[in-house]
Amino acid sequence: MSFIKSSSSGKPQVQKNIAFCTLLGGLLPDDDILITDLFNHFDNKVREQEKSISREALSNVHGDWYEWLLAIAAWNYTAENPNANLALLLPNVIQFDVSTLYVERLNKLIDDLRNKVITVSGVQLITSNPDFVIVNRDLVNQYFGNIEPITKISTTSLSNLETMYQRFINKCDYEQIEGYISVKTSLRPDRRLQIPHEGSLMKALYAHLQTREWITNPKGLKYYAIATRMTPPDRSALKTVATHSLTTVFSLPQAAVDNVFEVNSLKQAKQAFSSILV
Amino acid sequence: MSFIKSSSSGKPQVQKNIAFCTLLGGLLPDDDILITDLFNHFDNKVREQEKSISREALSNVHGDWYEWLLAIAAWNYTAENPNANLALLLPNVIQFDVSTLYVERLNKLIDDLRNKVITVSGVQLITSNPDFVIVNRDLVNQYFGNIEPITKISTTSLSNLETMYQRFINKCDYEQIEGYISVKTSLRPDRRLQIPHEGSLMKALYAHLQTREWITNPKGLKYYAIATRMTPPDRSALKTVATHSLTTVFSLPQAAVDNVFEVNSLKQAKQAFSSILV
DNA sequence: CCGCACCGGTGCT
DNA sequence: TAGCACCGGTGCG
Repeated sequence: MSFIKSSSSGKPQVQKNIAFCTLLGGLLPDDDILITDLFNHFDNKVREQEKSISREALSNVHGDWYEWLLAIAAWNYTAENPNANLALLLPNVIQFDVSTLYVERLNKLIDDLRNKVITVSGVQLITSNPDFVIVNRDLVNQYFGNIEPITKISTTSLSNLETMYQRFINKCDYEQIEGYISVKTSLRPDRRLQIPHEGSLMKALYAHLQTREWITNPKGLKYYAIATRMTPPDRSALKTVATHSLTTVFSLPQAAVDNVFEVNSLKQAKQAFSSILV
Repeated sequence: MSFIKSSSSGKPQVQKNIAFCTLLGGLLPDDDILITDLFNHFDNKVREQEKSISREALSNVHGDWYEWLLAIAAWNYTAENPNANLALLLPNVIQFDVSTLYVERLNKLIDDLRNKVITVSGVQLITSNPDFVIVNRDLVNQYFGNIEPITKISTTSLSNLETMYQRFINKCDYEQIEGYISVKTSLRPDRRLQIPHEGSLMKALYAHLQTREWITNPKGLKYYAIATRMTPPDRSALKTVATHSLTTVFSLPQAAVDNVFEVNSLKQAKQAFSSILV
């Protein structure tokens, strides 16, 4: 099946989801297959169909492909482990404001803060949406029946994964959003800093809720990063301090990113999720 | 003169500095020339010499070209305005630790903080180096004689600009580093967030020095961003809060980036620097 | 059509 | 050699 379509301007365009399902043949790759090898192979197939596809188009596509593979791996891990939390894909920040996952009481506190800082100082609270939110399993059990593993990969199953978060809008109490995950196929010294920014801001908001709700010993919001390759400098940079914790007298300095994982196969994905989803 | 050389692996490579000087003919472009147009034109010239040069290579090159144009514009602005501060190019974080610009007393306080957070929490204080540091004019006057405008652009003048910061190592007291500037030819919603991260971290360090030195009304560290194009969402995202200021009781929420400028010509550069360099 | 968030190939030290 | 910091062309809602 063809996964190249003509855009409105007539330029050939890769349809990510159709390409993904077609090239995988509807099945998950073997546990030990290197994801980087897999994507290289897929790139060749894409260019066999349409050689004018640019490297940047493939970059764009790899991002979603990697997120989808991990989304399926996470889902299946949760399906197989009754106590595991659930990691859900999130859309971009224009389409969805993550803080609306919280129950209205908390959501309103974040709104208050947003309004306060903009009025008082003309300042914003902006970051890109994290790739995944981790939702507590007890909450998941309230809103899903049995979680069935995904074995057939189709555009419908992808679309399900991508809209699943909607079931949790206004449903999460303070400790029911366990954390977030940022996912990148590759890192660069500049690009990787987007992750601590995101982690810092989400944790500062969490700290704000803590203060407003007079919570004394919160379990903490977790922030994770996953990439097909993690060098020591990558790990080090991601462990940068969440700056709000530097000036908060009550608490120890806290990392913007709690833990990082090199995931270049589904086997490594399982290992990572066994740590991330508890 | 040729500005393409063969790398060790035999691949043709653009020599940024030689290309820049050659293509400019050693002279600054007219005040109203659009920098994006200029670079487009230069790209064509580069590819006339060597058509295998990749788009990513040109991306890399544009970054330094833009920084150099602005470095010259900033230098000349300071040369022509006796009260203006000076903006100096900085090398990357491996080559130079920005905090060593501070006098040893302050530098040591930052070192202490670094050691404390790593020992106590295993956490780092990492960001990429800002593109420019802004040094107070009084200090500049101590270490330079008359500042002469740059009119001839050569590899030597570029190299001078790039090493000028060395004169200020261990020379800056608390209020003599006025701020930093981050410079990008173009932004993306993900890439632009590197800037608030950098701004946040530098401001948190400044706040730490303030606390340790018992300074009551500091004038504040400024962080600026410059790009050839700034959309409203860009401006908004860059005005994100420096997270440490959210949880500091004493102070108002503070933006990670104080002001942003669209600079796509030397004329606009002058306007920007007339605001940035006071 | 714009905004989001994607990332891989660089010149240089 | 590896690490830094560069950015422009995307698929999609």
